[in-house]
Amino acid sequence: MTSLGEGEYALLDQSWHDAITPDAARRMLIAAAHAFADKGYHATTTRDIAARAGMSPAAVYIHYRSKEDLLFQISKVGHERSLKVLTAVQDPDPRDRMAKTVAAFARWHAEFRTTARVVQYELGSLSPEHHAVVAELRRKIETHVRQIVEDGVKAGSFETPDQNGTALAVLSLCIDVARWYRPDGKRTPEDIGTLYADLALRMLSKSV
Amino acid sequence: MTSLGEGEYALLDQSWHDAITPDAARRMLIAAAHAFADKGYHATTTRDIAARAGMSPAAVYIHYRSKEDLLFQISKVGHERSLKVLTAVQDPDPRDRMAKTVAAFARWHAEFRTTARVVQYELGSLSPEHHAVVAELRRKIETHVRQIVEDGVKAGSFETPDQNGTALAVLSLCIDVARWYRPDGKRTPEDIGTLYADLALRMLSKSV
DNA sequence: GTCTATAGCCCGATAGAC
DNA sequence: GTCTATCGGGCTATAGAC
Repeated sequence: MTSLGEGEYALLDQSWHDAITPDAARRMLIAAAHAFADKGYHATTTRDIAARAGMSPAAVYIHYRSKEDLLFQISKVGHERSLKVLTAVQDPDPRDRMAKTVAAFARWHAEFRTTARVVQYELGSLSPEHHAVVAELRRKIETHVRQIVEDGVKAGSFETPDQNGTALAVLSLCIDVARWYRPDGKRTPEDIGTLYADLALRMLSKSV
Repeated sequence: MTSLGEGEYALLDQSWHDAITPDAARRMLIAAAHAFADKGYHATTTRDIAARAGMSPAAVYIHYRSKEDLLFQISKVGHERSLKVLTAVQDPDPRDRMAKTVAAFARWHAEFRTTARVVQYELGSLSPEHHAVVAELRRKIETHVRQIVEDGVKAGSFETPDQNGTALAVLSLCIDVARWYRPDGKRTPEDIGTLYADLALRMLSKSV
């Protein structure tokens, strides 16, 4: 017995399928991701996680060294996926590249809100060694968005008084979707992506 | 002995001075706000709070019913202050009103990052009754920003395909400052306010 | 109003049977 | 690989002296 509907499990199972095996380890990780996203890492007990995965508390330690190791796996794979969402966009035009990138990144933070919340809000619960690993991934994400802004300014497509500040703001806007998005709200993840792509282009527009 | 410099205490003491008395209660609350902002509510122990305030663990319960009550006081006063920052802005021109409002709200989330982090990221740790109180304050904050957008569109100053969505994005942008801002970074709270006011106006600009 | 001491509970992690 | 049982420790909150 679990506290999730079959649909939700199926969706998440799909998204973690290639990253985590065997099956029991993946079930445990998905249970942990939901618990961490719902209540936060420190408010979640290993008993919560085990109960959600339909196993005994001791089963956690068959596949993971510790509760923190479980957090690290979620955070690492989550960061890798969100980075891949960015780098998958390939478009020669800076405006189109920015629009597609922002749409995809904002959409990801809504669609995979559970993982995104753990990725964005539980960094401080990682061990120093594990934090260093995801910090490197975060640096790549920031650099990637800065580069798109820089390319657009050089190509004459964008105009801004502060390139890095605006790149930071665009990233920040997308990331914060994980905080406020609710699956039962009016806007779909795709709606949010479309709106945010427009807003990002306005933020970098040449005419104000 | 505390883990904060005198300057930091003086600043925060100033900001909580009229809201919380007596002195020991205020010291405890400031210690709790810093601990909650640094490590999160659930990772913070009453021993942490007491140690930061330079008192014994039992002293927490002289002025507060529970650890959660301490969180509620911080969250309630913090929400009230951030709402006041918004409503203090009075300007007849919609563009100027929006610019000043965003500058002040973004700046507040940087300048009072400690309180802001508790306000924005510990809602889920409040009891249902206490959560309802701050939820009402949050509704007022959202409504206030929506109203400025609506006024600007009616006056012909703003143009947007989605009024509520853009109002939400502007709020979200300001709130997320509490997540990424570091006092030792390059940008001052005032810099951030200035940049964000410009970005908000671009997001609502008539010419794209 | 503040302290020391501790009750009572729950946590993360492990031992050992199957 | 999964279970039941449990250890050792840290947690919130309270009792009672001063």
